[in-house]
Amino acid sequence: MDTKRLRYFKTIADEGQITRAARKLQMAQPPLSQQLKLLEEELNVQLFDRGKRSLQLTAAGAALYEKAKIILGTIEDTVHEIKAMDSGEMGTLSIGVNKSCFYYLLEPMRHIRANTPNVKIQLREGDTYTLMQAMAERDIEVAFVRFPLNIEDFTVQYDAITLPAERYVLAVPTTHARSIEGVEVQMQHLSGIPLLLLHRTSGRGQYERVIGAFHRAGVQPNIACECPDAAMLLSLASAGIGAAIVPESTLQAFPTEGLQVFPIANMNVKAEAAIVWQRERYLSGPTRRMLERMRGIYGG
Amino acid sequence: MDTKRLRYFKTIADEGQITRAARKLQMAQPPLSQQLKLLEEELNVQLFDRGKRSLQLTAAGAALYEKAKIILGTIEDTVHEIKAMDSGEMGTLSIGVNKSCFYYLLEPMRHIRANTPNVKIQLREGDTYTLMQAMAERDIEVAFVRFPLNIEDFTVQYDAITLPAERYVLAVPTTHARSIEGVEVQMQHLSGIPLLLLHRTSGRGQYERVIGAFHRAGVQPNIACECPDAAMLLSLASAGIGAAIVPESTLQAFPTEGLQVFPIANMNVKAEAAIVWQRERYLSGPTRRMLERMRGIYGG
DNA sequence: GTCTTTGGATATGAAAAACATATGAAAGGC
DNA sequence: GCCTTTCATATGTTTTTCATATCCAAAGAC
Repeated sequence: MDTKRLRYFKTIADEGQITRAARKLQMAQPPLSQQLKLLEEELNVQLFDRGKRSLQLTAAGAALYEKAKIILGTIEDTVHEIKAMDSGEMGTLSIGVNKSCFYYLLEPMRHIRANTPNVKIQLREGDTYTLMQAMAERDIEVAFVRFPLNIEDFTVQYDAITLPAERYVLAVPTTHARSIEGVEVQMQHLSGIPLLLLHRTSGRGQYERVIGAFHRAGVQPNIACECPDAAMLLSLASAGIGAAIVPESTLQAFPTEGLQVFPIANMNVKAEAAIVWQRERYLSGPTRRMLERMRGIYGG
Repeated sequence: MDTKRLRYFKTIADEGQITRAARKLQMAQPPLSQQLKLLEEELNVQLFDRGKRSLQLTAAGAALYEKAKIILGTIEDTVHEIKAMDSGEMGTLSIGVNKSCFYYLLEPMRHIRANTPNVKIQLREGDTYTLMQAMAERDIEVAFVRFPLNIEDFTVQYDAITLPAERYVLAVPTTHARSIEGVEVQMQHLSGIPLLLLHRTSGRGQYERVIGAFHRAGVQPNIACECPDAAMLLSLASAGIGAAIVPESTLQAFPTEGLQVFPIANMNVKAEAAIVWQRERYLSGPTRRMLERMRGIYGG
């Protein structure tokens, strides 16, 4: 049973006449008569009593009419839903995010909530490596991660929006802040302070780059703790365990009570981050919508 | 959105491949590719990620897939239901019946209940005239009524199955039965007995025919009560109000406690009944099924 | 590496379906 | 009685759908 025939049938039943239904359907009357006949033959059922002049639904016709309303309504709703999903007005946005990049996600999330309330956001947290794998397994569509990516699977091509490079800062427990003079801290000064860094396997390239900066400056870092989670890092710092080195934006996404922040004066690496996705993959409407917007903000 | 395209899409999603889906659909691969593309263009949505070799549902595609299962399932169920209705396996049987004909309905109703439990029976009671009108208004499809019909609307043609003509009998209250000698009662004897007859406007022609028989026999009937309802008539009789003249079969459909029945020896009219329906009307499956069966029993 | 296999897209022509125009029959309004 | 309305049928045209042939890319065999 075809949708078209069903729609024809319903219109005829609604109008009570083939001629009027044909007008409504913007077609001539004979083909409509023909299509009705074909539907009846297909179902092997008479749907209308051909009275003298007006048509009258038979029992079977009345039953089909009720069903037709449901079926056609469902189809229409479905088309709307699919189109809405694709336009980004509804659907699900599955994002992977690294806690150290969390700040960059705050604004787009607020925007999505405010403008497209029917869009659900699925968040997944993890380090760069985990998120890239999750993306390969299609658990997430895009990821907010730190560079470099250290991708292993080169069969897949990636697209990215680069987020602004930012300096690393030192988050020092307020109780220990007196030992630092001025508004900046010199790298040389850091050797005396127990440091909290992102875990080697979490940040991947990031860790090596920070350590590299220390070496280039001829400073031996005093690493108190490597931690896989940026929020945890700050929590440890405010607890007085040590001073955390984190990208500046990270401090804007998490509570900084008990912390005092100092730019690191002569540190010559910057933290880089990006929004990354698989190039060949067809992204959901909400995702595409968000990416377009982010591209507008940060440039392609 | 067309049913055919939706079915194609679902098969592709099920099989995960266009080629395999085409085999299952008994068609060549190129047109299937084409139809999928047309569906995507129609919805303005990409439904599959065209990976290197395998297809992968997009978010929109996955949503459509879920809906497609529902829609196609509903359509299939509907087709089955309509066909079942028409074959008489389910649906509704709306019958009008005159109480005096009720006996003839008992067996077909038992048969329908036993063999097609999904068929619902809508009963409507009334005199011949009322039922014929109800039929014209499509409240009922067929009627079990007494002849003659006295139809006023001659623009509609009727078909009928004639039920066996039967004699009238006299139902006498047991308390008064002594006055009758033998197993039969003579018409001449009836003038002394208060009679209960079907109402003039209910039985229509019937009433006149019974009265006519009295006149031909030269007997003046002593009519105690005209009543529109056969069951009521018998109830009155068993209450001792008088002796009821009813078609023989009526006594088999209603309780006869307190009644003794006598054939009326020389009454030369018979009660006639029929199952009647509008010729041009397309009857529901259950109705047609019943009529076929009745025709087999009583002849066409 | 080359060769084979497998799966998808495109091009083109043929078959089938859907449609419009013209026309006829039956029923209701005047 | 005549005109209008409405459904049905007949016939030809347009559109849609399909199959065949071919190409391309990727994956597996060797």
